[in-house]
Amino acid sequence: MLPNRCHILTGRIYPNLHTPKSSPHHRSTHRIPTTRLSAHHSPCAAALERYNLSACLRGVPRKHATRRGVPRKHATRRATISAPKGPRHAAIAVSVKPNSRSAPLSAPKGPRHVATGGVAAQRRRNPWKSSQQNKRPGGAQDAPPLPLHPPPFRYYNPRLCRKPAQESTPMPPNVRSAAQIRREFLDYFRDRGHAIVPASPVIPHDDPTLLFTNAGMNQFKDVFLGSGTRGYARAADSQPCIRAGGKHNDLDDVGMDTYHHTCFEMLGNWSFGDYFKAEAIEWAWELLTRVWGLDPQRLHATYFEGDPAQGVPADTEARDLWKKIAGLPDARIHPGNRKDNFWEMGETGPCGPCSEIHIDLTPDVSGGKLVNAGDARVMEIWNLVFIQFNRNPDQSLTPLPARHVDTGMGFERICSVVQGMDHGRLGRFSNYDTDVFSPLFNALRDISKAPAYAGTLPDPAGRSRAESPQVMIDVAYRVIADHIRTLTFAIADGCLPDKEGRGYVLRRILRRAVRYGYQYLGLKQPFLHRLAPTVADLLGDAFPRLRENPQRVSEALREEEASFGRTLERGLALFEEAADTARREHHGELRGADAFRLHDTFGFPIDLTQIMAAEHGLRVDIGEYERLMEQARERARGGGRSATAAIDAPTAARITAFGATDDHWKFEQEALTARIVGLLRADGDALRPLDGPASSLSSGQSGAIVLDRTCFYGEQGGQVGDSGVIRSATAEFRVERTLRVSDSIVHAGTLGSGALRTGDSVELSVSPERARTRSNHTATHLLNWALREVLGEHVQQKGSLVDAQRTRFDFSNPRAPEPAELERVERLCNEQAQRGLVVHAAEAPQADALKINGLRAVFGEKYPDRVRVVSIGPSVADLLADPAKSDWRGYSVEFCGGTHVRNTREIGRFALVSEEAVAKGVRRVVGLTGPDADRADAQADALLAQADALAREKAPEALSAGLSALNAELAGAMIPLVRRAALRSALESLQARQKEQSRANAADSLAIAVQRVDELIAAAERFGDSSIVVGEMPDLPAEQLKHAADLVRSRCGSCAVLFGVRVPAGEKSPPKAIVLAAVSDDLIRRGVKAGDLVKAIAPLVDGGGGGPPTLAQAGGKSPEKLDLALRAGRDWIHERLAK
RNA sequence: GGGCACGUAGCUCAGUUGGGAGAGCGCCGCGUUCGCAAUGCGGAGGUCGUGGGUUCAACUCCCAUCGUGUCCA
Repeated sequence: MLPNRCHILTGRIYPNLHTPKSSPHHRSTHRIPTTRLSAHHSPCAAALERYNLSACLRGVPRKHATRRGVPRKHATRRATISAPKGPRHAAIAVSVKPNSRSAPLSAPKGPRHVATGGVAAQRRRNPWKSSQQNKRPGGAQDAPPLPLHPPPFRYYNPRLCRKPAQESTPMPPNVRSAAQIRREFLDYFRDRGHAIVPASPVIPHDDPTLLFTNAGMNQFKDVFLGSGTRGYARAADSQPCIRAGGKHNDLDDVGMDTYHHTCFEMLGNWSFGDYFKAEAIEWAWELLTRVWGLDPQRLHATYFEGDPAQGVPADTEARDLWKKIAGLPDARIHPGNRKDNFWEMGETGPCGPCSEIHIDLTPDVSGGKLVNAGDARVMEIWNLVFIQFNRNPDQSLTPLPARHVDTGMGFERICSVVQGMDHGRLGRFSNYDTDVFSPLFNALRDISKAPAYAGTLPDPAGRSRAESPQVMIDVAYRVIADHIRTLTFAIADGCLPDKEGRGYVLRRILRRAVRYGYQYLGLKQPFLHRLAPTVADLLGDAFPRLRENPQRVSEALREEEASFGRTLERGLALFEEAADTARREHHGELRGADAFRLHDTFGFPIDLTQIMAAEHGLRVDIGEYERLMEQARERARGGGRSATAAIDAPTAARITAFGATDDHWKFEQEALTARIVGLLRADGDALRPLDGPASSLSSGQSGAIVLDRTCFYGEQGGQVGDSGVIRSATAEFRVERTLRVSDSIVHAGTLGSGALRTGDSVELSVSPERARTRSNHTATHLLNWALREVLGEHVQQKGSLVDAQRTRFDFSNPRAPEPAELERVERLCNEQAQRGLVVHAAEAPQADALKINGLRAVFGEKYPDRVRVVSIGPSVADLLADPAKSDWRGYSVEFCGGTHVRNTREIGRFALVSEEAVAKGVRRVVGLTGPDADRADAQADALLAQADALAREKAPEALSAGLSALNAELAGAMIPLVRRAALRSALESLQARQKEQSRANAADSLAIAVQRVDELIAAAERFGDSSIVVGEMPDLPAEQLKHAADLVRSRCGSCAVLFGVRVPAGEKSPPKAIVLAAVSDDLIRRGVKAGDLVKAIAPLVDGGGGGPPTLAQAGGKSPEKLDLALRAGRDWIHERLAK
């Protein structure tokens, strides 16, 4: 791990005048690292010389030298810099290492460590590895004996120069491109009567059971299930699939080998009740052997061997067809078990045997034994599924009347086979060697300037072992190329990185990619968004939707990268520390607490931490991590509990049993007559039902009432429940909260007087606060509409809270809105309010209402079949009559069950008073309406007036005090955001003035101090060559006193200084004494230490103090004894000097 | 709603038993140079987010608050 504090030899970067003009370096990089070292740092120089680097020592500037007791002329030779973290880190890094990712030149603290500077430097080159792992033969630790003089400069080392970026090798003319292979597949099946269908999105928006589209057949699921039909019986396509998270999770393997991907294309052809096994086999065989020309000798087929226990026969039909059609000998037709060769969609439903085609890539075609053995040399290329049964709930199978074919062939694999063959490198040509990936590698290399992809692989046996730099670079290439494909497809299909569900998978994928780039390719700035266009170029012809909005994809990536980048560095530092601890104290196991903290505070997904740990040869204590995670969840739940009503399940059941409350009155009426159907009493925080028909609530008791009907609004949809009063002839019940328990409305509160019993008839009266709530709720709708108007379509409601005081609205937005944007939002809301729009509300069938252009519904919310539509402006009938009309976007239309004003004019003024982040990608704004907004304005006026008054204030103390007060007031004030900015700038100019004043004051007091110092020096006592300067100083800030003491030291050379100050009583503070001592170095060596001095005399003024030998300070509460103390101090100095 | 991390010079960041606010880059001036780059010397720039408290003494410890990030609900 990096030492917190170390000596660093910072390389200054020189342009290299000695580089030949022809060198690729000359143009592309004018940065050649050079190091110049002073002779006594030559150990380090020797180490650096290995890299033909030189560096220039930057050191302590001389101006600070004397202070630290360093003779001025030696000052520059010791540089103390803390381990840098920022971009500077990166800037220096470039200088160090041929393929360098990071790391400044550094040596641990202390001169004797300088000799190991080379080790440190080398180690820092890859801060991801422990020093052990980073050592390599012939490393700097074995540096030769040191030369007496610095080695001659060498500006440039050919070994370190990168070769010019190579143009991607053009494909030999006889090699088929990926695009061609895809086209040939589709053409082949088009010629055989297949409809070529567009691929479905990789995000299955309408299938919540599926995280991502993970097979070509996903879009035909309904056909196989019999619930859907298509206008064709044969189809073929190429379907991008994502396998990450969920059942098929290849995420962890990506990059480690050449064939796992989170994103791949699946070529497929289908028969829906049309052709069956014979055609499927024939065409597959023909395409592979005739069209693509694969060697038939290398192809093997498998068929289902049967499972008597499950009552499934062997698929001898397929076996015989392989013999007949392909002429395969028995030796190359292999029976397979249920796992490999029987396909089922789910627990029940369509299923059937499948038959796979494998290719033997061994050089001598000897791989027959390796079919289905998990050996990369013999791999499956095509799976033909024959859907002919239905699995019934009792596990029995019934033959299907319509039999289907579903095939899938991995596009990247077949490309590697075909292109490998064309290149004459069959079996040695991986998925990543194809032109599916090579353009991405080239783009990545252009961006990163990293060494080229070399195709090396980590040792499969030792996943938890540190690998060589090139291996990790290659892993990074593969991971990034794979992940950017996934991310581009997913984002283009409308899924954004997020904190849950699919979005969270994407976020994890992105963070993995970023981290690999950061650590192994030196990509410290967002880079993925620059790769997205390459993906679109590569695949846009086959998947046009990648071309639809490439800016949006890039922008989403960039935002997400940038936000992760901010925490990445801090997180990496913490990880380093944790890894160190793990090695030292926990037998190579990273503490769960550290893993949790990385996740919790820095947003490092656990799988990322695990990978990083593995790279360090460490494990993660996952059990403890889970435990802590659970604890955190527990805590968070506990925190939220008080906000929700404590109604447990049994109580809720009882409430429901009282029957549904008819509450349609809530929209129109504030008063109503009703009958009590149930009572509950409060039991601590919880509500408990009162039993029996004779149950009653008595005076002073808290509880709740359930009525047959009500005009109270039960808390729902972000709007708080109403408060108010329920009266009977004899009793009065104050309703504090109104809750909703399924269809029952629960009026919770306290009985003020009398008694209530079930069956009583009561009068309801809703608190007039309701009007404010209505106003705020309508304003919320306007706000929701205006935010989308101003910020864009991506604004989604993420929650809201409307009560009588304010409207609080959470919405998705990647960054904080600009002040100008907020101002526009506020203005739009006010304009709509002033237009006096009528607020319409009506129920409508959900399906019809959803068609309304510009309608807002909360994403993920479940709405009933009939929904209440609240429209501000046009009537709901008009909306439904012509739902697609573009005008509707100019109005707020929402699904909403809440209460609203009749006309927007009732809202009055609307003001946004705050804007903040509440979670990643979610902002929260708070707005006020009507009188509350006016009050906010008034408060802003008042504060501005105060600021004006302060601006005229002349007295420095008053200005400073007033400024503090105003600042504090502004922080807590609820005033319109727009005006807050104005206030801030007013305060800033005041602050600037105050600064000016205090600077003037400081200059004044320094002048006073200087004068007094002159007097004291004149009166100083001589003791040998030394002066003893003792005396009282005027009441100056402590800082000025210290400067004064310094002044004495610089004037007198060898001296001991002792100042005393009487501080008069302040407003709140009693009078006090200060003593301050300063001693020159030579006298310190003679035992006169400032700290000791003030410690000795502080008790004399009834105080205490201390400090370092050069300068110390003490205080006491008896200024009248100061003379005594100064005399004692003088004696003390004499005593010491006399020794 | 509940946690955690961060806030120090224009920028990026150091600053541990509490004892004179620092570095790099950038900026300004002077020197070296035909000039540029580079380099040497000097300089300006800080209410240590804000407000309270503890202390002789607070960037440092405590409390509150604001801002940013992040996780959970």
